[in-house]
Amino acid sequence: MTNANATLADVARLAGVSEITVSRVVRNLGPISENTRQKVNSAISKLDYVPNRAAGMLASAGSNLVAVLLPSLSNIVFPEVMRGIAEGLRGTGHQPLIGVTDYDPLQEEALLTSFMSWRPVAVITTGFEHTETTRRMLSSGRIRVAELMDIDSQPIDLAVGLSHRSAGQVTSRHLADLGYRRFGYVGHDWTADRRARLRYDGLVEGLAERGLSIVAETLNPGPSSTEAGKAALATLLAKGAAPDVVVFSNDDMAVGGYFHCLAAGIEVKRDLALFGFNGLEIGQCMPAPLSTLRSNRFLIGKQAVEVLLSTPKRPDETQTIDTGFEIIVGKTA
Amino acid sequence: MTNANATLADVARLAGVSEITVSRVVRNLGPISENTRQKVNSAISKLDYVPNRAAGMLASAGSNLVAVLLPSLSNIVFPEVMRGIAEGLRGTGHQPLIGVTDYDPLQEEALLTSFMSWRPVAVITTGFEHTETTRRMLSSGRIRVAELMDIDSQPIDLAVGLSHRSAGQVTSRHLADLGYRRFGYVGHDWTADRRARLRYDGLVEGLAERGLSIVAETLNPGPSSTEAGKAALATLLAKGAAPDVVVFSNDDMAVGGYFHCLAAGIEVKRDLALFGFNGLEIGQCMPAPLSTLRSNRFLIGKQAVEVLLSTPKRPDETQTIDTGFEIIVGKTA
DNA sequence: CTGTTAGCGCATTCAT
DNA sequence: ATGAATGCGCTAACAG
Repeated sequence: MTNANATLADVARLAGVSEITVSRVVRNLGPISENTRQKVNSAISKLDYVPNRAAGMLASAGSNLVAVLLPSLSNIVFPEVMRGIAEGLRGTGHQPLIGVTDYDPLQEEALLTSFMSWRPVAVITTGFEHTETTRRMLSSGRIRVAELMDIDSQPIDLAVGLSHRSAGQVTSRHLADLGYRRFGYVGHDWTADRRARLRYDGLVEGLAERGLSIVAETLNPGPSSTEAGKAALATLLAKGAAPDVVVFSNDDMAVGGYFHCLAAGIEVKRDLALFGFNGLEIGQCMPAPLSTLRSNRFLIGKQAVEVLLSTPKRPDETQTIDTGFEIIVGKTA
Repeated sequence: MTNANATLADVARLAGVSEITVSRVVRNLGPISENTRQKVNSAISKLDYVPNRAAGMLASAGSNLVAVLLPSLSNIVFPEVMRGIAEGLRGTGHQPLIGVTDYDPLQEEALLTSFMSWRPVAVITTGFEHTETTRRMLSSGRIRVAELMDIDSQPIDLAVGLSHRSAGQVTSRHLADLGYRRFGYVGHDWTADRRARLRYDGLVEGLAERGLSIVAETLNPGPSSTEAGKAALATLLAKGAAPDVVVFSNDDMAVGGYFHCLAAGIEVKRDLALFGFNGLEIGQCMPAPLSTLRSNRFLIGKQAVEVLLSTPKRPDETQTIDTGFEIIVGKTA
């Protein structure tokens, strides 16, 4: 209360001890007599002392910061990854420095530049698409780097996620096994979301194995959303290709597709089957639970942090962790 | 490339100038000859120099950090507020330090304690419910503080949001005007989400004005979710009070309620009307767009930042900004 | 337009 | 179990 910006020295003076002793009490380090500890603690609360991390960091040449670069917060998938990261960080004394790139590598570079000046112990980002500068910043140091969501390329240091190409393949095999033959595809902007593109590629490959192919597709410009999925399915069906199943770029889009079917009087599965990606809660609440693939977003974030913090210095070998996916059978396909 | 941790001194040496000159070039401060600027910049890129913000902050006694405390990231409402905050911060050179409290005042206190050691220029948090310690930390300094979402109490410094009590009142008047008489209520855990409680109180008050009251209610323990809304509506209807309209604690819950109606063969609006709160995208995509109240989440975040940064020192008077709400008529009530 | 001098608040030696 | 001296990397306040 007395002083909004008391320093170690102030506390030391009031407690009648040296600064370093206060520092030790604060950090719970080394042997301190019960007596001094009490004097110090009482001085601390009397002065409302709050340590200055900037000074601490400068003196010890080490931060407790983890830089986190997320493409978006609007897509619920990333908050879930973030929850996993927060869970991994809990109790370690580390703090996340969060930035949102809007799927833009230049934004990512700008944020990273700014974050690097805080000397984070690790950087967590998304995917493998970075600017040259970003790549240099990430590669040059011995700082640990995790690239999340995707494991279809070679990481700088650590990749944690799932194979989206393989997810696409599994989707087509699963649906082909169920007897579907006329595949439609409804997606969103690929240039921003490269993983959606990988799933599409896998889907096409899986179909080719069975001698099948996509009979009609609609790509909605802009990001994925329920509205986009609804509109795009309407557009697709208007083309007249009469698919018996439509694969969506993700669950948000698929839920929109489901709404279109409800509104248009299309009986889902009998008239038209729907398949998504992610396994979001909302899809599983629908009167007909969405058939989809579950990605383990929380786990991706959590695992990444655990690996990063368990080995503070970057190993010579890169590492890839596959968090996998599972088919959710549902009732829409 | 050469050195992952070059300092100002290294750059100065290589460029053949003094440290302060480098510092000025980096910060774009004061008049610098084109010649020196070039020498310095070339040295910087040769060394891959990255400024050390901790040192800068210590020397200048000022950070560019804004502490942001959000209750949750799972509820899409808060990422939207965060987008508003990010938008307000854009181009100002400020960075958010984001923490998630899980609606827990003790978590909030712990995060704030930790954040305060970074000497943020402002703190943005949610609601008026804080621990004594939190309140002391927030009040004592001359640091600016915004409390978001709610304006039904007296803020420490600045409140930005809407009156949830009034939102509840408007809801009951609107529905009463539409002719509804038997009101049901489906909600989620109030102890965590005090604003949902305020809306409920307002709802009851608005009903009382017309001599009406709630005929049946179900509170689902735990946070709001589509699943919770679905389950709770089923429970409510099983009670047999036969409401003609059900007000939900928010849109997530209401969408769940809508799904229950679809699955149970209840024709929405004719058999049972539904009303939400927030105006989320998903609700407006449904075959029958959800009748609800729109809150302006993005604006809340953006406005808060703008006011906070426009007046760096806390004014003597507290200030409250009402971002309002509007009725979305929809087709479910 | 550029440089010199002095810290910012703390933690790491090495003593005692 | 405690303390003294020193410097982390940078910037403010003055010079020139």
